[in-house]
Amino acid sequence: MSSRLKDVAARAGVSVRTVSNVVSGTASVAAGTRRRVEEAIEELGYRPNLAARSLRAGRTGIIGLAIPELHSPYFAELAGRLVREAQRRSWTVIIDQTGGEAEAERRLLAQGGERAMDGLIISPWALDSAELAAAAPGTPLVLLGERSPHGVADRVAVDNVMAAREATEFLLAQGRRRIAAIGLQPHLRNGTAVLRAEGYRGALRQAGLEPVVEAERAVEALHRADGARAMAELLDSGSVPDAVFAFSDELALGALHTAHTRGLRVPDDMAVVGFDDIEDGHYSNPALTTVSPDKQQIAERSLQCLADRIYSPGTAVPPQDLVVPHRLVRRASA
Amino acid sequence: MSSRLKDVAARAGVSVRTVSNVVSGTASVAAGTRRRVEEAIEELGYRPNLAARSLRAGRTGIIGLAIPELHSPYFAELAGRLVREAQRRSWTVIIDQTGGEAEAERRLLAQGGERAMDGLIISPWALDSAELAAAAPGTPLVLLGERSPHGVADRVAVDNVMAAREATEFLLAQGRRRIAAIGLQPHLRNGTAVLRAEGYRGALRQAGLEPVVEAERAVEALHRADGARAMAELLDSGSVPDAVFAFSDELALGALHTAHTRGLRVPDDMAVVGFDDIEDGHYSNPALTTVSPDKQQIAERSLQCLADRIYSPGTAVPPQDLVVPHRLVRRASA
DNA sequence: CTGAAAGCGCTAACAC
DNA sequence: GTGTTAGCGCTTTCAG
Repeated sequence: MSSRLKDVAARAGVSVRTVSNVVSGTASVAAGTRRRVEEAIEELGYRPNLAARSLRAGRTGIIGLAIPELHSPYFAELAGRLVREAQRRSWTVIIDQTGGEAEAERRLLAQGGERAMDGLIISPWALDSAELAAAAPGTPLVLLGERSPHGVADRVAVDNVMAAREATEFLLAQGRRRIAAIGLQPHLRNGTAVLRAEGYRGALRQAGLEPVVEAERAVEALHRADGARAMAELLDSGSVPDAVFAFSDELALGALHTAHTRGLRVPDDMAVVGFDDIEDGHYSNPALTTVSPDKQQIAERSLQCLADRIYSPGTAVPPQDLVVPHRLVRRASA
Repeated sequence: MSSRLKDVAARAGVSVRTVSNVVSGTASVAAGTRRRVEEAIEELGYRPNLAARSLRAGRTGIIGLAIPELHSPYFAELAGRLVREAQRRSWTVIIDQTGGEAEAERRLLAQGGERAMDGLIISPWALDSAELAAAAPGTPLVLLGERSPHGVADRVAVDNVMAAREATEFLLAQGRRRIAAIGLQPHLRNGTAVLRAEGYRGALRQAGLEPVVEAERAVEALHRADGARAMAELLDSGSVPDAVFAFSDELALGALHTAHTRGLRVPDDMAVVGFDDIEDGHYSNPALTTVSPDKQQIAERSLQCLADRIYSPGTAVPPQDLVVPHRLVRRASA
């Protein structure tokens, strides 16, 4: 069997208290004692038992992150930043890919309820707010990008309506008039697409243009293939737009591909604006103009929300609705 | 604060023992008592504390799975099966994407050492066997696909030499004589590519052909793009092969793409065989002939190895080297 | 600076 | 079929 604190103490000829101090570095220990303890730890190959520590502390030091898919560049980049920030706070992150499925989202919440995790960050696609809130009472929860009613959980997101409006206004300012939108997702609970469509339409109306249904293309998922398909539909529809606002960079890159294949010149014949500012967009041909959410702030503030609730469970702060900044990054595609 | 077993017991007017029995279903409980307890659980919103249960049981019920990348179809399919099999055994799986990096592989092993996980399944790309064995003594470890010296850990893999030999022999039997290989990875510790190259060369020699260096293409990673690039190099090299054995299906699909683009007809001008039998290969154009490792068996036997060591830690069975079956799936590409 | 001991929430051996 | 209780390995309060 493996060695415990008590074994190390016996070997070093000190009490468990002292060994614990050496391991955790909490209190100060005399140099000689410390050395003896460290030797004993080395010789016995002692490793602290995390389960015991969790039980004692009432915390596991683990937080759960539920995102639809890790292979999507936006979520991969965001997850990367969240993991790095979590490490700074000495938290371990368990990443759960939900595939946008309700069952997977529920599973993570259930584990949260069993205190397997100190907090959850979830990008909900399938579950509605009511179910989210009911599933893990007592476990700090941060929602990413979902339009949730107040009172459910902390929420961190950009102002999707405003961001979409700015992207569309940018295209209008360049004299574009037939601006299509790619990325509606009527089949999902996720309200992000709804908000971006709202901003897009608002900008058009303000410019005296009436949104037309044919210019708004729904997609199954937010991948390149969906964007490529949507663009093909637009081009085949007869009324070719002079600009496209895609609700994600992946969609935009797919659309760019189709435009290129069909012989359209971007941005001369058609301008393209995306959303997310993923790494690929820097290197695409042409480089992609896009709405850039401040991912670092999303990561930092999400963890700050969790930390506030984990370390001060008594303080009943009402759920916050944090809006992180975004900016329009102008590159060659528009 | 949340409720404990004791609170439920007080509310239902029974002892903690009885509540524990109801929750775990271990012993039989009188119907009336059970109902009262269940009501109390419901009213108090009781959820068992996993940390306490783990401490008591000496197990966490969590196993770690470290794979290089989840977005690679082969690993995604394998991970899917492993997760499903683990669920059947009431284990939770923590998936760690290592990106093939040593640091990430070490991190998971360290957590294993702290008993955060009952066992580890790792597909090692960066760490060598010595480091793997030293990092988490006492934690059951299963290695996937690595050529490890005996005595280190259980290993589960197909017979890579034999499988590669059969694939090459299949091409030879069709009269192909200029057979190229795509997928050498001299920069990685991972020995899989070495073994497949060995089988490939063995088959050639047995047919009286001497392997030529120019026909063996090294790749950075095992993705479609690498396969496409390698095929382009082959075609540009002057000596165009009449068959290609790719060490992964993704490489093969990339190669297929390049061949198609360059106007070569597959399988008429060139036959292509892959390795892995991923879903995409069923639907590629032409459908891909490939070596199909029995993924279900890899999953089942890996977990069986873990189970044996987790539930019978006393029995010091020497590390096993399990060879799972494979078969050549003949489709249109060869 | 160090020792003794309580207790985190749960399970199961030992009573009855 | 149910109650009582020791103890999993750790941290930390209380003494010294």
